[in-house]
Parts: sequence; structure tokens; C-alpha cells
Amino acid sequence: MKPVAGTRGALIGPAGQENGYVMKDKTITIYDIAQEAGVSPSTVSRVLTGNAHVRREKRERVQNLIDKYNFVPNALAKGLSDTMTRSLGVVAADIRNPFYAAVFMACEQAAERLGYTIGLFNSLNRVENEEEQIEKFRQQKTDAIILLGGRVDDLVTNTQFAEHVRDVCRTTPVVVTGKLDRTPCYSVRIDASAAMRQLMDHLFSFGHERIAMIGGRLDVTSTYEKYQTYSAMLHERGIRENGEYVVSGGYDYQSGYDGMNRIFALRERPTAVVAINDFAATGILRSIIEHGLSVPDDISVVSFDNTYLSELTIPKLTTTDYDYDHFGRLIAETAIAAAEHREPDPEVRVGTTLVVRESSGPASV
Amino acid sequence: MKPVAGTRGALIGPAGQENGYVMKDKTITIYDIAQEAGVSPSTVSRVLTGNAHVRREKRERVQNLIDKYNFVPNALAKGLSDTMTRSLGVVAADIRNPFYAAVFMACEQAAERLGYTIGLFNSLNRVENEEEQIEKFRQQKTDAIILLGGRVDDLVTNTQFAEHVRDVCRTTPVVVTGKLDRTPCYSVRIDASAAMRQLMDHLFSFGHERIAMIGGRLDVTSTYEKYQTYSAMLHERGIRENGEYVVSGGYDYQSGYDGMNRIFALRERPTAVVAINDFAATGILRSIIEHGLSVPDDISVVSFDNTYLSELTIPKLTTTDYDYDHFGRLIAETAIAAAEHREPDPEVRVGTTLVVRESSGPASV
DNA sequence: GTGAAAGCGCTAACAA
DNA sequence: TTGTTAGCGCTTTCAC
Repeated sequence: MKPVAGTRGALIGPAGQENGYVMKDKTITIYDIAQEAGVSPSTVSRVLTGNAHVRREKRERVQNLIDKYNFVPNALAKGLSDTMTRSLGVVAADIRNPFYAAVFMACEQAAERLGYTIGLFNSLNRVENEEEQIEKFRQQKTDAIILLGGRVDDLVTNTQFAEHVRDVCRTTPVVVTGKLDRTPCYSVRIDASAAMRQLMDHLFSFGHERIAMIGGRLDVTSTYEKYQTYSAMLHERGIRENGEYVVSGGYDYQSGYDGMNRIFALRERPTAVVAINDFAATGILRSIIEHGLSVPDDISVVSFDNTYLSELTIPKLTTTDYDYDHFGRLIAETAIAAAEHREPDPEVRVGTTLVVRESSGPASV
Repeated sequence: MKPVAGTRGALIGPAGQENGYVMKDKTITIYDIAQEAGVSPSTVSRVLTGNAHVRREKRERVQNLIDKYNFVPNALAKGLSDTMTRSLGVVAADIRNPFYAAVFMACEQAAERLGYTIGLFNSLNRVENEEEQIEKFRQQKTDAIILLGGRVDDLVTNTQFAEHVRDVCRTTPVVVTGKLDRTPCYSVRIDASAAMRQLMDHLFSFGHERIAMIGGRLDVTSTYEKYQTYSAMLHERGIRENGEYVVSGGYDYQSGYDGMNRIFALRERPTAVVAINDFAATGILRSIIEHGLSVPDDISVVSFDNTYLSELTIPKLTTTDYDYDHFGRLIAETAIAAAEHREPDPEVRVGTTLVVRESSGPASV
């Protein structure tokens, strides 16, 4: 910040109060306030931070000037002199995904309640970006960094990325919604296995045995865990696992659509399908309709995440919910606790609930 | 930042390289680098910013140390001494809304390309928050502030809010995607009227005359403009406007659903309905299906925004697209140009394109 | 309770 | 080309 009008000196009236359209005002500082109030800058600072007593009379005089000039303390200077910036940085894989959007918002609210500010960068699922964004936050000296999805979802941690994060951890706590092997990160994640169990139990209770699983990549931890559980539960019931019923792919509409079309090419149709998320489920729905069948009468469809999509589809989706507020709060609290050296639980799992809507029903004969 | 280990002095080796799990490393500064490289801090700064020539030999020596220690320049200090922070702040009404998410991402990418960083705060559509978030960015000295939706969408500007923004404008340029009367804000917005025109022309070409408009509040500028155009085009064609066909409400699924149910209560059904956005359209679809009718055979449904929702519904929605990348780029460029005192166009309108999908067809008799 | 002064890490005149 | 120096705006000992 170059001084806009000379060096520290007298304040030149409510600078440009009326003609604000052209000139850029001189930035007001605590020195200006101090001078006009006839006190020292430190006193102004004290009334600002509020962590030291100032004689009432002076305090009011200062406060009045602050209001009068609409004084805004410079967060940069504050962060520079103070130990903490009271800010968190979150790097999200893709904020357009309602899942991440919901988690982010929950974090934001929780952080705000705890007096922290939260900034967001988006990595667009591109790894280079992910590291870049982390670097940006590091430069900005956020007190902690939160990684929502992306690399931290990988089943086997990328070595180079892990190394980078490990380096970051030496100065800034990092919390992830996945896992990052051999790295001192805090992990707050959804119990994918439990979610799958709820879905399977639900389907079993409707008499389903031929169950497909569509979408998702097995090199993604949560997907892998889901698959493991899917497989295990089938075996527990003595149901033979049909390899063709597991169609991996991506996490979007198209993956669901393509995956379901693949299923339709098989000799024997499943009576139910588990979509890797709500997006995939919509694609699956489409494919089924196009094949002239109906949900849930001919085929049941269930999925994960309970994003708003699950209420928009016809039929509405049976899916697993995560209590986003709770999830977000846990993430924010963990980050803040770590930032404040209060050593939070390094590994937290959050539970899930089944939300039954219209897309699931009794197995068709 | 309190010094973590003594004052400026010699660097104590690659501090904690191996046992990074517990100790927080001493923060490295350009002084450390300078000392070890045997140059002055300014030289280090020069190689960092790259805007002054440094003899190759020294430059390399410095660069090596930067790499070796994984030195991260402190953005706070940089912003404090420099004129600009090269950062923008965006306050979005609700990032879960795919429309805002898309715009934000487009802005982010454009800004990044121009060497700027972009931070996001969410106002959750709560006005108090909106002002608070603006304040936060002001404190952080972002070079410009972008307001995506929220108060700036209001048809009649809230006086108090305008006053606040006017005050902000005196130090930081503000660009909005709506309008803010009597305020020196830059405005980059979608031509709502043109969008409606495209939709109506499309419906007219299919022979529709009984056209409803569902969702949206008339005190929101874009909605108001849409309504004006809707009304005008009906009159142009000599079609009597049926007041009952205009059902205002919100911008979500429920508004569409409720609105369409209201329409079904009327004696004469419209043959087409214009939804205020994709969300409302999904609700409308649901209502129509529940009434045993089909889209577009019985009723055509068209909407605005072309968010990904329009491809997920069955049938897929005919809607208006905005070229989000272009839109985002315009916003970012305007903000940056303003920040750099290059006086951008204070009012930009972006065009729209019709995307015809499955939800619209010939008027049923 | 209050002020003086030093320092946070960086940049940019100004000299040399 | 390079180093010296003086800030940027705020917080925080340390005296008083």
C-alpha cells in the first residue's frame, strides 16, 4: 500500500465524503484515529482488539471516530503482526458438485460461529491446481487448510502430493475429508462402508438379491470401501456376486447412464441398482425409462449423498444422508482446534442415515 | 506472526526436515535466504517479483535456496507493502445454486489467467451477511469486490445497503451482476429480456398462445424484466394476457411445484409454461406428471439458465444458455480493469442463446 | 491505564 | 546491478 496522500499526518476531513465517484480516499489508519482522538495508536489498537482495558472516556472517543470515519482495520497488517489470521482455507475438488457445495457451506457457517473466516479455492479436480491452491493459502497464512475431495480421495496416495502436503503440515495444519497416507493430516470423513450397509439392508428387506453397483472408480477410497461392503454383504447372504453387475465409471450423470445401458445388455437384469451418487442415479433413471421400464416397479434405484438432486428426480431418490451441518462443523472444529494447538482427534468418522423416498420398492419377480 | 525462534539471524539448517510431525518450523523469510546467499534482502525480493534484473549468478544462488527451503513468500507482508494484493473477493448469494457456482468458477478461471486470486464468501441470501462479507473483503484489501446476486438483484435498491456499498466504492471497485442504483458500481449482467424473447419466440413458433410464467419475484430486476417482455410479446401478438397465468414465487423446486399446482386449479390450462429457472422447472415437471399429463405432449416447459439440471430431468429442458465462461470472464476482467484504474465499461450486458431440448413441442390442441 | 518503540515480512525509492 | 533504508498498518512488550 503506497500512501495515497502524504505520510502520516493530520486527517483531512471526511475525505471526499460527497463526491465519492472519482477520487480514491486516503486510507485511514489507527494513527489517524489516534491523532484526532488525542491518544496513542496503541490505545486505538486496544479498543479495537478489546483485550486490554482502556479508560471509558477515551474508549468512547476512539469508538466515535471509528464510526465516524467508517474505519476498517487492515487485516493484512493485523495478520502480519499477530500470530494468527483467524482464517481457514478450503480447496474443493469442484464446488459445482452439490455435495461439496453443501459441505463447504456447512464449514463456512461453523467457522464463522467460531470467529474464523473461510476462503475457497477450487481445484477443478486438476491436481496441479490442487497444489497451487494449497500454496496460495500457505502464502496467505491461513491458520489451517481444508482439503475437500480431490487427491485425498485416492485409494493409494500419490507420493509427490503427499510429500508436498507433508511439507505444508510443518507450518499449517491440514484437514482432509479423505485420507493421505504417511502424512500428519487430520481426517474427517464419512463412513462410506456404513452407508453402503444401510442401502444394502434396505434392499435386502425388499427381497432384492440381484443388485448392481454403478459408477465410481475403485481407486477412490470411499468407492473402494463401498464395493468391499457390497461384496461382503452379498457373500454373507450367500448370494453369488455377479462381476458384470459392478460397472465402475465416473461420478456424473453420463457414467450412470452409460453404466446402466451396459447392464441392460446382460442376459439377466438386476432388480435393484446402487448408484455411486445422486448424479449417477439420475443417469441411471434415464436409462431405465428409455428402456421402457419403471422405477421402482421394475427396478429399484438407491444412491449416496442426499443432495438436493434426490428430491428433484422423478421418482425421488432413496439415498443416504450425512447431516451436512454436523459434518461441516466437525471439519471446521478440527481445523480450528489444530490451528490453536488443541490437538483434535486425528481421525473422525461421521455416520449416515438412510432416507427412503420413492425410487426403491419390493423386488419384482 | 510472533517469531517462532529468535529474531532475524542465521538459518538453523533445514529445520525439522525429518521429524515434521510435531514441531512447527521457524518461518523462513527473505532475510534468511538473503543471508545464506550472501546477498541483500532486496535482491531476493527482486528475484521473487522478477521485475528488476539480477545478475544470473546471484539469481541462481537465491533460487536454489528458495527451492531448497521451500520458501513461501508471505502474501500478507507483500500486500501490506505493495499497492495491490492482486486478489478479488466475491460474495455469492448461494453457492449451492448451480447458476452461481458456474459463474463463480468461470470468474475464478478468468481471474487466475490474469494473475489474480479469487476468494469466495457466501451470504446465504441473508442481507446482514452480505454486508459483513463485503466488510471482510475490505479488511483483506482485495483489489475489487464482486457481488453475485443477492441485494443487487433487487428491483428497487435498498437504501441502506446502497449507502454501504457507496462507501466501499470509495476505496474498492465493486462489480455486480445486477444493479445498484445511485452507486458507482460496475454492472455485468445477463440480458434477461432477450432471454425471455427467445423463449417466447420459440413457443410462438410451436403455436403456443396460452403461456404461463411460473416462479420468481417481481421485485427482482431480472424477473421483472422477464415479465415485462413476456407481457409485451403477448400483446404484440394480440394475445390477451391472462393474469392468472403469472404465478410468482421463489426460485426453487417448491415454487415451481406449487405454482404449477395453482395453474392446474384454473378452468383453462395453458399449453406452455415458462419457468423462472431450471429449479422451478423441475418442480413444474413434477406437478405435471402427478396430474397425469406429459411434457411436451400435453404441456411444454421452458426455462432459464441452462444449468446442469436441464440435462438431468426427464424430459431434458429447453432453456436459455449464457456462456458462463464468457460471463465470468467479463466479470473478472471488469473487476480487474477497475482495480487497475483502467476504467472499464460501467455497464455490460451479456447475450443469451436458446438451447432446445426435449421439454418443448407443438401446442396441443 | 497509557505511550513509546520495536517488529511482523516484504517492496521500492534512492544511492552507490 | 546491488545494498541501504524507510515505510506499509497493526500488535505487543516494556516502562511509566
